[in-house]
Amino acid sequence: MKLYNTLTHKVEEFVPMQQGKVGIYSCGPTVYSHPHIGNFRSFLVADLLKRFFEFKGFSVTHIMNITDVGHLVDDADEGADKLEETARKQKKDPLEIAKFYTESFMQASKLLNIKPSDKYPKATEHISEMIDMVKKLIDKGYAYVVGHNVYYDVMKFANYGQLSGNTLEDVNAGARIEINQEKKNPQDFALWKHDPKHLQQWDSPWGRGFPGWHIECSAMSSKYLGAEFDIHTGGEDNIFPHHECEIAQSEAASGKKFVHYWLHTRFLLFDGEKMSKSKGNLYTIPELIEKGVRKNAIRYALISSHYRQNYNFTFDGLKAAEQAIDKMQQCVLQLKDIQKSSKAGEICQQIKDLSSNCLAQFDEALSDDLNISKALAVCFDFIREVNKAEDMNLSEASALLETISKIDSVLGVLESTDEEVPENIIELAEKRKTAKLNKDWKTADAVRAEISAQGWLLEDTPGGGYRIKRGENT
RNA sequence: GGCGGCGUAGCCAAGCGGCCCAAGGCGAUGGUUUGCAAAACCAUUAUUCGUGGGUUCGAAUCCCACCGCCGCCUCCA
Repeated sequence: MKLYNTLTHKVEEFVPMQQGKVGIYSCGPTVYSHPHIGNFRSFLVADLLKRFFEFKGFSVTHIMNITDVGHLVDDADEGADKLEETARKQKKDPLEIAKFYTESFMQASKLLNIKPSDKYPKATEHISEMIDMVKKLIDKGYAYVVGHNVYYDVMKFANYGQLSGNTLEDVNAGARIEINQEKKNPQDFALWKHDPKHLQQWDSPWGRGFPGWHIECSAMSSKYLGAEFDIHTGGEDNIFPHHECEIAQSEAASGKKFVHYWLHTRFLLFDGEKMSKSKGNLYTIPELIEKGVRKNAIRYALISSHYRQNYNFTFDGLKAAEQAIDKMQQCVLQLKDIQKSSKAGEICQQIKDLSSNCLAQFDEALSDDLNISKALAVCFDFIREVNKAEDMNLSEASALLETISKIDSVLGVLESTDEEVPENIIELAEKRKTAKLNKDWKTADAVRAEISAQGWLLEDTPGGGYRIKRGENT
């Protein structure tokens, strides 16, 4: 398994800390608004990674934080917290806001078939762990107190800038922030902030206040995965300053290496443009579904291109994704038909080879830094071969279905095909069958149109049978 | 200004020194099949990889220059 490590700027062989196990920490949502498709690309990459590790037989511990405090709206560590701003606008308690949007996030995650993390720790529930870490950093001389504020002294951490490639001087040169006179260096960042206007406040050794933005991930990751762990994921925007600061905090506090592999997902574009509130292209999952987009097509689209590549999200792309999924789904339907109509028997060598080659190549593709395009190509080559195979018995069909199921345990795009076909649709289908036997084509076509109007698609199968599935005849 | 990425067919996208007259998906066209469809299958759809040089026996792949696009540099996945 090879992964691109942002820390070393190289594709590296993944070596787990413990044989057969992998710990993954993913930067989750900040719950002050509905998460949008951009957020979900990053979460889906984490999901794909995790599912693939499981496919390979790893035991995965996956932690995704919920940030319900601490992100400042404007520069210079001043001003309102985003959560607080929403809370003030909606005249609600910040925790109420957080709860509402956490629920929104969970629902959308479910729609996208994202496997739940082992734990979704919330920042507000880990204040004491953060305070402990800040204390430790002060004790070790990496942090200093000014009044009721605590800052991290970046000059003390030699590797600061290792992840992002930023040097302290460069950060300084490009800085858009106003110099905070309290800090020893402009690049120093807050570990604990004092602001009487803030709605969310906790007691600390430095007075009432709230934690800095970066400390939560350091504190929570070490609590649930240990001070040193395998993989940390996030969006590319997290590289600097968030993850850079996490490294500085965690490594200074523990004296250990923090994260072995850093994975960053590149931003999504929408119709070739950056997504932003002002452009109005920050679609949420429910919004897309309301527009008639199928949820598994959203998932497919978002995972179907490489995570280190900007993916241009378009409605045409979603259409293509739907078609691609239908192609897979159709193959499953045909195999299920064979299961129903044939008897068990020997599995011929050709089918065995087809399955094992497919799984091996699929594994190989994703093992190469999650080369999803290659992996999908393997799937479609496999499907073509399956569709070409003739005279299959039940055992062979089952074996091939098993293979598809293994693949979809990673992709997660196939829908259950077990939806009950309504009685009246079956009656219509039977009516058409009779009409066809009588060569009454007019009636047959009319009935098929009627079935289509009700949202079902009737397909004839060889030998006079039929198959009913969701969809419409065009 | 600093750091980083990208430019491959109508669209999406893999390939990163010879297996490439370049995978796969979507779309399109023709064919097989079908009462007609749908689905499936077959064939065609880039002799060429932003442009110009160079290295090499050999380059989409390495180097240089240029053009264009994008991201990050304390709000952001």
